Amino acid sequence: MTSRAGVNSRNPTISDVAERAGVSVPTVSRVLTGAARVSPAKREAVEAAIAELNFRPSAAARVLVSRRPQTIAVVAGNTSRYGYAETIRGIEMAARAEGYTVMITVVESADEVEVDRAIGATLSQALAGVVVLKFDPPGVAALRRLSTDLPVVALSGTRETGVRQAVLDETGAAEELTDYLLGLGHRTVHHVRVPPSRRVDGRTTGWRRALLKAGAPVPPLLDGTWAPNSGIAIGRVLAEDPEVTAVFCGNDELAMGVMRGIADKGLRIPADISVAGFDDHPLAELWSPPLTTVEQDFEGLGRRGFELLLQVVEGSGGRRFSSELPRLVVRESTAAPRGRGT
Amino acid sequence: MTSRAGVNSRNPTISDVAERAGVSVPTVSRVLTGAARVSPAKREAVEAAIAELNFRPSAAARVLVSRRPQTIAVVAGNTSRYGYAETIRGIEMAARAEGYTVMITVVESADEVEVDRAIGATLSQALAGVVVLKFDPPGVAALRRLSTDLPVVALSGTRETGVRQAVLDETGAAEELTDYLLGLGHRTVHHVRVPPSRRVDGRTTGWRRALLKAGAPVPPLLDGTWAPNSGIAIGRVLAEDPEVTAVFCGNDELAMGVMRGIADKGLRIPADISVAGFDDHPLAELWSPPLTTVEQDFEGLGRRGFELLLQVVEGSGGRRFSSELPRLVVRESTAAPRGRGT
DNA sequence: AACAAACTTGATATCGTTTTCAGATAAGGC
DNA sequence: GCCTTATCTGAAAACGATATCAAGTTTGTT
Repeated sequence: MTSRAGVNSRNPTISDVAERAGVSVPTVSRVLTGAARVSPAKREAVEAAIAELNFRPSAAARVLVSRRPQTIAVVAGNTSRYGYAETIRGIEMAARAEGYTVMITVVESADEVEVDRAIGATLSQALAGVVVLKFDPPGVAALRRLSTDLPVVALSGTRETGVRQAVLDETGAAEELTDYLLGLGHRTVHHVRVPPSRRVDGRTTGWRRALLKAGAPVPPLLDGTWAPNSGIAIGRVLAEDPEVTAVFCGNDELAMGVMRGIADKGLRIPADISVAGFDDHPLAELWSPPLTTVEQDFEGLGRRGFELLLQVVEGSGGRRFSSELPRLVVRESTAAPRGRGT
Repeated sequence: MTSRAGVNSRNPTISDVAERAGVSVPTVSRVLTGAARVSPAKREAVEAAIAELNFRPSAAARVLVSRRPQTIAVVAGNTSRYGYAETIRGIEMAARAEGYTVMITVVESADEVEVDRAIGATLSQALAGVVVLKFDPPGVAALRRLSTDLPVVALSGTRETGVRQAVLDETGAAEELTDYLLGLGHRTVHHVRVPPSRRVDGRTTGWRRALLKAGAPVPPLLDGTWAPNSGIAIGRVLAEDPEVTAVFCGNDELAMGVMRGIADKGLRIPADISVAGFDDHPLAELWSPPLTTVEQDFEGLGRRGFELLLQVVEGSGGRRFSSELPRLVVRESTAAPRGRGT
């Protein structure tokens, strides 16, 4: 009884279904799309034929004539780092729930030629829209190269005009975190930043704003990379400077590296130096000591980004911005200063 | 001079290009595909027209008639956990280098109906093939539901017949790791496993094999989850059993949780208990103490999977398996036993 | 110079759907 | 019962590319 694909036949088409159900092709199409009414008898016959043949409409043929693509593209500079991966997951879940299919495009360099090559194949797909992770220079470059006649939503940590975007307000969160550290009694807070997406980044801006607001000295910026162990060397340097009592790192991985570098020099955290991260990585709470950080809802960012895109696609206009303030999570890696610096 | 998309025109089509270049549509197609020779004069005219109009061939129209899709789908139970994300990255990079576009499909449950719903939209795309991450029950279920007339490659940790697959030989690596721990002088090794993809999983099998080979007692299995902090409770339980001197955890995150649980009970690692993980997570080397683990080349797994798929797609038959042995990485979380158990 | 072979080129068919339009049938109003 | 309106249905066109095939043009050989 189990029906089986014909011996050597290709995938069944809508006309196979029509023939089997004894109706015309457009009638099958109407059943598929629900675009118009079909008599109950024919509808049942069509549905039976579809099931028997295990028929799936060809998305390519469908989009060609309907001009309503059900695919979106995600353009990102990276797919596997924590924040990126979670954001993509949020987009994918929201998209899948709405019947959209998701295409991934990685852009590794910010060079214009490279970017065009990376997004070329993707842009020749029929797309309903694009979500760009504007977290880094490649993301920023990709956004700039995206043609304007395609709905585009950018996801990032800093609000910016001219683009429809969903935002996790890093600036505000970094300011809050720095306020908290100053409030513990630290004279100032050092900052190790991750590679910024543009000349300025929100985490650094918020940090500086809090220092200025409090009249605290603004120490020179330290630059980490995306590799967690780049923090080790920086931690060692910081450990040797007796002025350093609190360090705010651009992300949790970097903070973990910095903590190791500090520990390598025999200093204790938080007794000698407080260290805070950013993102609330799943391992932050397991670290020793557990890491004070800022919880960012990346998955929610992805969802909000897709929803924003969908509003454009469906023509319902909608808001151009969607912003959210990450939440400070205080753990044991930060404390009031004692013994050092003060 | 900069050309601009026509005032209110849609995307340019191949016939816009043909008209502008003063040639026929098939000639433009020949320039695009390189399928046949075109005189230099016309080729130049066509290329100029393409550039001026900023023309991109429609992938949908192209695949409809050519029947050579340039898209692959990745089906996975998860996209953001370390091993998954890295594997997907490897697939994406290899695919992009070959001009293939990548579609992501997440399958959250192993339930047949759920699986079909998740992969439905994807399977109606024109696909060259599918790569399935067979790391967990949803992945296994998805693989089973994939129609056989589509090229499919499975990625996993255990070799299995009947499917074309790329493998990271977890069984062998787990055996090697357990051998190493026994070689340090531990009477036996306890194992905390991550949720297995099927009834048996490679890491557990390799662990048991090593114990039996050495004539060591096989302690009862402990079950962790994918959440790193599920290890904490397990670590506390293990700490209270004086027989426990070495623990092998199914992945690094779980090991970190277990270590915390053990530390919570006042025991030291590795002095009192040795702990080893699996995967070589980027943070494993930063952990205190740095974690002994097994380095898995997930990105390479993804690449190999895509290459295997490509061989099928291009009809060059090729091998059905591609296997690789992960590499033991000894760090400071493991040492010879002393004081306890022996 | 004549013929064959090779190379270019365009007209037309084709892929698998949805859309448009018009015809057929059924239902409703007088 | 006749005309209008509403409901279903199918024929044909359309989407934007490649594939096929035959005609036209060169080139090469004798």
